[in-house]
Amino acid sequence: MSDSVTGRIRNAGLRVTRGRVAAIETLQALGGHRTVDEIARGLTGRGVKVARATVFNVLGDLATAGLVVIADAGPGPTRYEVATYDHHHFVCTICGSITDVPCAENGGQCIEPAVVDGTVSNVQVIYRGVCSSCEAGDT
Amino acid sequence: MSDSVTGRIRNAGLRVTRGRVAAIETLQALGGHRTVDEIARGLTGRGVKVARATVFNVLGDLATAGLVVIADAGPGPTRYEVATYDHHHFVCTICGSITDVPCAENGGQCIEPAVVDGTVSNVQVIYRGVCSSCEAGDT
DNA sequence: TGCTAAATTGGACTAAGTCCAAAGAAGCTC
DNA sequence: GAGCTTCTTTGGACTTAGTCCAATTTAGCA
Ligand SMILES: [Mn+2]
Ligand SMILES: [Mn+2]
Ligand SMILES: [Zn+2]
Ligand SMILES: [Zn+2]
Repeated sequence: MSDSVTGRIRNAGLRVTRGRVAAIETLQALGGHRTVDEIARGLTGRGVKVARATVFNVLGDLATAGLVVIADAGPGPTRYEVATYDHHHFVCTICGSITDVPCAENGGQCIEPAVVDGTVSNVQVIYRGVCSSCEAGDT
Repeated sequence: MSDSVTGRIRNAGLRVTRGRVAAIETLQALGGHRTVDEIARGLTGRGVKVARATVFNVLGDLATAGLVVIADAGPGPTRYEVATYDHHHFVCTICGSITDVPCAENGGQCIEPAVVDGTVSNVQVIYRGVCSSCEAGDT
């Protein structure tokens, strides 16, 4: 039940490999919502050599295990972030920035349960608009 | 103020071209949430010859004009649908099916306004889970 | 240490989408 | 309708995102 990166990977039932440890550490260090290629570059920067296909594999595995999360923001490459608290995203349609939006702002649910023909296990919300920086006219 | 496809395109301030008219008609006829390549095949099937790059252009333009809508469902190619009433989507994580979820089920807002650093102009919700057909064990 | 299942490798491959300069068409105005 | 301007289409090359696979390496266990 370790809380270290190694421990979290093992707890998730995954083998501890160089790539998995380094991917989480790199994603953590980079912060934010990152593409596979950004993470791959981050790994290279840290002197960790892993094949591109492996970075795809590793992030897919970590996502399945719930250690990282796909921060979907519409078109473009898939973006990952380290799993933390439950939140949604605000995407600026001008500069493309992605910022976190806490899910239950005032202690309640941010969204009503929907009536669907099946069972919902996860709800993802994307707020789109113009970020304050772009509103301020920042080029 | 015509309600025909031609009229709607013109009303939107766009030039009426063969490709634009045919794209809307094809998307309408196909129904559901379609990729550019599905629409391109639909066009070919109707005997309308348009370059693939044009199908991308046309759908982008129609989306900007609000005549079609991007039905985002996570990874994979962008999917379009003809603009109708406001709704969200339920995506089956097993079979990949996408079904509509009415936005304001009981007359209210389905989602609370979020506190973001900027101005939200659009909110998109993706419900993920298992559709009833997959729950029933359909292969 | 040795074994076995799981993971990585790298290179080829596919899919999704962009870009561009040249050619064509839509919507004016007269 | 002719002429003009601007927008749109074209098709082929190109880029980006991601998958696939057979050979090799490694993690975890006994
Ligand atoms: Mn986030
Ligand atoms: Mn829909
Ligand atoms: Zn912005
Ligand atoms: Zn299903």
